[in-house]
Amino acid sequence: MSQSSTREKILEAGKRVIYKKGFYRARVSDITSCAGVAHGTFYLYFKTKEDFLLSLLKSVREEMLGLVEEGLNLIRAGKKQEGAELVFVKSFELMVGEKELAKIFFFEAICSSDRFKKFYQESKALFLDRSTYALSLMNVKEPELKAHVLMGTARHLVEEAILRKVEVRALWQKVLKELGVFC
Amino acid sequence: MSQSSTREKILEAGKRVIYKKGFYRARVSDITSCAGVAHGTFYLYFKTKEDFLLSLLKSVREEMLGLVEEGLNLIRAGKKQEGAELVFVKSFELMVGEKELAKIFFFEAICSSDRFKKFYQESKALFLDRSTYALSLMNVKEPELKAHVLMGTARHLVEEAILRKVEVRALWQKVLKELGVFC
Amino acid sequence: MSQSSTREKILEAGKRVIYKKGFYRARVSDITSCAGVAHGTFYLYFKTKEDFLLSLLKSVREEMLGLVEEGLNLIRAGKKQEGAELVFVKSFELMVGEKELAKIFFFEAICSSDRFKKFYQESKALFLDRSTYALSLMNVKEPELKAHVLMGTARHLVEEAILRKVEVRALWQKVLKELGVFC
Amino acid sequence: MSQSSTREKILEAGKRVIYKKGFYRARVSDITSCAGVAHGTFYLYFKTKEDFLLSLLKSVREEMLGLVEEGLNLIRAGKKQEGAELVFVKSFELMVGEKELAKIFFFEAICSSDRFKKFYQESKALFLDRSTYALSLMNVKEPELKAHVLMGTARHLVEEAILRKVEVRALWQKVLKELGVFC
DNA sequence: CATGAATGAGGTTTCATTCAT
DNA sequence: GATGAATGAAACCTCATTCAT
Repeated sequence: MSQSSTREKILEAGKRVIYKKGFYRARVSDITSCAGVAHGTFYLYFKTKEDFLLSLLKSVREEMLGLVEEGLNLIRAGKKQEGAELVFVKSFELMVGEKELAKIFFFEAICSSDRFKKFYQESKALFLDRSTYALSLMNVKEPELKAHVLMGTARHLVEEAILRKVEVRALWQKVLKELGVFC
Repeated sequence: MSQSSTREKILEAGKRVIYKKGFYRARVSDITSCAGVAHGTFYLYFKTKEDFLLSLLKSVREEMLGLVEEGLNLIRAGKKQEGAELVFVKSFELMVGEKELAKIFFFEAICSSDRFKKFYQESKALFLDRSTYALSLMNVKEPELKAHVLMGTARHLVEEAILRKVEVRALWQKVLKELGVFC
Repeated sequence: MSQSSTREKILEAGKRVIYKKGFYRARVSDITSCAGVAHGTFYLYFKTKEDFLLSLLKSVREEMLGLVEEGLNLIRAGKKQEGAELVFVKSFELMVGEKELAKIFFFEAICSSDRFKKFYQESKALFLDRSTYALSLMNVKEPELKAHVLMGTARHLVEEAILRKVEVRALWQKVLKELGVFC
Repeated sequence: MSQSSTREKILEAGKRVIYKKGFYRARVSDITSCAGVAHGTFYLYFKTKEDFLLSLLKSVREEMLGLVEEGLNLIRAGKKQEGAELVFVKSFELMVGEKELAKIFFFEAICSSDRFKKFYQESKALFLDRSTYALSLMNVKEPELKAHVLMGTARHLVEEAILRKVEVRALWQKVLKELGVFC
C-alpha cells in the first residue's frame, strides 16, 4: 500500500530538491540520491529533466483545478458560501501547504524554456477564467477586475509565506472580505 | 549620440537576452555577441555571470526606489495626488515599460541562487514598507492590507503585460480607484 | 590481465602526460585521451586537476616511505646491510625507475600552488628525518650532515637520469661508499 | 641614476611575482601592476611571457658563471683558497641571497616548456664541468664524483633555505670540509 | 525493473597578446 | 615610449543522458 512506487518517490524528492535549489541548479543526481534510487532509474520514468518538471507542474494544476471545479459545482447548486470556500480558500491553502509545488509553479515554470512559459500562461488564464466565472455566479460586482486582484494577491501572499515564513491566512480572509467575496 | 560605454552595452544586451531566454539558459556568449563585443570583454566589467545579474537587479531597484522616494516627498509636502501618482502609477508604468528588467526582477531573481533570493526578498520588503507608509500618509484605511493587495496585483498585471502582451494600464487605474487610492 | 580500473588508467596516463609536458601545460583532455576514456570520466575520479596531482604525489610518497620503514625495521633487527640497501639503494632505484613520478615529485610539486609546496616540504622533512635516523642507527658519523648530502646528491642524480638519460647507479654506489654508508 | 629603467623595474617585479606564485600562475598583469607600469608596457620590452622568463634565467646564469670564472682564474694563478672561496662559497651565497632567482632557476625552469628544460640542462652541465675542473686543479681526489655531490648538496641546501628559511651556510662549510675542498 | 560508470557537448572563466590613442 | 581596453583561443569543469550488466 504505502510502498510508494519508485515513480512517486522520485516525484516527491524532485519537489523538495527543486524547491530548494531551483530547477536549473537541481541536478538529476540530486533528485535520485534524495529519492534513494539509482541515477539511471530517473530515466525509466521520465524522458528528460524537462519532462519531469512538466509532470510536477501538471500535478499541481490538476489538484488546483479539481478544487475549483468542485467549488463551481457547489455554487451552481446554490451553495455559494461552500463553493466559494473551495474556490478561494481551500485552493489558497493548498498552495500555502504545498510550498514546494507552489514555488515551482509560480517561479520555476516561467524561468525555464518556452514550453513551460506556455504551460504557466495557459494555467493562469484558466484560473483567471474560472475565478471570474465563479465571482460572476456569486453576483460579485466587476468580477473580472476582482479576479485579477484576487489572483495577484493570492500569489503574492503565497510568496510571502514561502519567503518570509509569515502567517498569511488571516490576511487572505480580510482580502476576501474587502473585495466582497465573503460578507 | 550616447557613446554608450561598453559596460552599458553589455548591460543592455544582457537585459534583452535574459528576458528572452532566462538567466540559466542565457549564455555569456549570447550576451556579448548581442552587445557586439568580444566574449572576454564581459569579464572586464563583471566578475561572474551571477555578479552581472546582481548589477542588473540593483539597477531596477534603484530606479523604482527613486520614484517611490520622490513620491513620498511630495505626499509629505501635502501634494497627495501628485505623490501617489509617482508611487503607484509611474513606478507601475516603469515596470510595464521595462519588461526585460521587470521579468528579470520578478522571476529570475528567485530562481537563482540564495544570494538572489535574499536580494529579492529584501527588495520586496522595502517596497511593501514604503507603500504601506505612503498609504497611511494618504489616510487610506487599512494601509498594510492594501499595500499587500496592491503589490500582488501590480505584480500580476505586469506579468500579464509580459506574458500576454495585454494592455493593463486601465485595469490598474480601476484597481487603484477600487482600493481607495484615488477617488 | 590486470583489468586495470579506470581510475588507475587515468593515473597512469596522467603520470606520463605530466612528465612530458609539466603540470600546467598538461591538459585534462591530454590525460583522458591518453588514458582512452572520455573527458568527463576524469571528474568522476578526481574533483579537480589539482586533486589529481595530489593523488599522484601521495602515491609516490607512500611507496618511498614503505621502503624506508621496511629498511628501518631490518636495521633495528640488526641487519644493517640489508636495511641500508632498502633505505638508500632500493628507494633510489625506485625513483630512477619511476622517472615520471620522480620528476613530478621533485619539480612539479613546488611549482604548483601552495598546497603542493606544503606537501613537498613535509615529504622532504620526513625523508630527511628517516635518513638521519637510519644513519645514526648504523653508527655513521655526523648523521644529519650526511643525510643532507645524501638527499641532495640523490635528488641531483635522479635529475641527471631524467634530463640526460645518464646511468647513475654506479655513481650513487660510489657516493654511498665515500660517505661511509657502505664499507 | 637610480631612476631604474622601466625594463629593470619589470624584471625585478617579475622575479618577485614568479617566486611567489610560480611561472604559470603569475600573470603578466601581476608583474606589471607590481612594477607599477601599464599592462601593455610589458610587451615593449619582452616579446612573450616565456621570453621574459628566459631573460630572468640568463641573468642568474651570467652572474653565477662570472663568479666561477673569476675563481678559476685565481686557482690557476695559484691562489687556491681564494679561488675556491669564489667558486664554492660566494656562488652558493649568491643563490641563498637571491632566493627569487634561485627558486626560479631550480624549479620553474624545468616545469616550463622544452625550451627551458634545455636551458636548465645546459646550465647544469656547464656548472658541473667547471666545478669538476676547479676540483681537479685543486688536486681534490675523484673530482667528478665530488662535483656531483657538491652540486646536489648545494641545490638541496638552497632549497632548504628557500622552503624552510633555515640557516644553511654553516652546514655548507662542513660539507666542503668533509669533501676535502677546504682542509 | 534497477543500476551506476561512462560519455561528451556545452558552459564559464582566464589571460597572453594586440593596438588605437 | 606608455597606456589599458579589447580580443578570442583555450582551459577547466558540469551534468543530462545512455547503456551494458
